[in-house]
Amino acid sequence: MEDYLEAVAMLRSRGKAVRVKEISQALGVKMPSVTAALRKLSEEGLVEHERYGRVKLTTAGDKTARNVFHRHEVLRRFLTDVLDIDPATAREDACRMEHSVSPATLERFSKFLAFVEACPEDMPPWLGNYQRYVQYGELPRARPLKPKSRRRQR
Amino acid sequence: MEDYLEAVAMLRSRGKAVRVKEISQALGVKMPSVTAALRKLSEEGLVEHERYGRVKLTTAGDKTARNVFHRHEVLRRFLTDVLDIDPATAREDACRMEHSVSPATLERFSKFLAFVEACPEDMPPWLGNYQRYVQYGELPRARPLKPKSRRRQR
DNA sequence: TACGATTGTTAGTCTCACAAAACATTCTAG
DNA sequence: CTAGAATGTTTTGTGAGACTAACAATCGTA
Repeated sequence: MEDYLEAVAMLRSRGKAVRVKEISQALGVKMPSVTAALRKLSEEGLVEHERYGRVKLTTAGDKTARNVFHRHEVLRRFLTDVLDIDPATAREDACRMEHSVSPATLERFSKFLAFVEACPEDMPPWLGNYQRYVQYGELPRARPLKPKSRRRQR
Repeated sequence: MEDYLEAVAMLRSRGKAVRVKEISQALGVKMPSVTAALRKLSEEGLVEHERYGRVKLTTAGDKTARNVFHRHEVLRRFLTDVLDIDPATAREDACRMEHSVSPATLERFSKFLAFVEACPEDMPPWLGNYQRYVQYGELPRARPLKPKSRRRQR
């Protein structure tokens, strides 16, 4: 259901007319599924939708949609900016993950992102090292002689 | 379904007798759900289960279970070791996320984890900075004067 | 303005995952 | 060895979410 809300908000923000067909294409489902979803969301007071008409978010619906969108964006940006995942995959994964990540964990993803992006220069050096590792497989400054020491969490 | 497989593997590895009731408790579902799941997994050739009897993984089932467990562990350790999330939350979230993360993305989580754990000493300094940020809200070496410069992804 | 194309809705069905209740089997303690 | 107790299964029902086919409304254009 949240995906439907998010799609409505997304289409509206793009200036597209928010029609059943647009939503169905955006989400890759058939139109009857959209109609059913809109009826449910309408009963919950999150959207307004009159038969054969346009779709509008209520105030409450807009708030929920913003929340979902925020979750999506935090995850998507974490995947692209930190893990260096290609944009298409990141969007798809974020779309699924946004429903399985608890608020507490989302908060940490968000914090990590803020931490990375607060870094003084273009990119924290260690993140560059990570991305080199992904590309070339070289673990930076590894010490092959000293057997790996187990870390301890605070 | 994968959760059921994983639960079977987990119970077995703990030496517990793998019974319907154990599985149901491990997953927080009722026994009929377990019976139904076992019937389906049995049809797929992943478990062996005779009525009123014990549950065993087939070779194929064991392989799948290992795979699921691996996904779970990568995510769980990422959440605890990198994002510094408490173990209980991390386990729950990993359990849900393991079904929404694509193989490509899991690979990156895994790489990031390996990168962190390959670090020479106990913990990479920047990770300590992040965790301090989570705890005390201090962004290290931020430069408030210079407006944030956008990073560019390779 | 009226017909065909597009868009939208309804009705009916499917799958999946779960649960409650009733029934069946196995275990265990007298 | 037998009566509960514990465990397991079947039946039946729910709800979410999707689909197809058939029907309805609206739009665009000749």
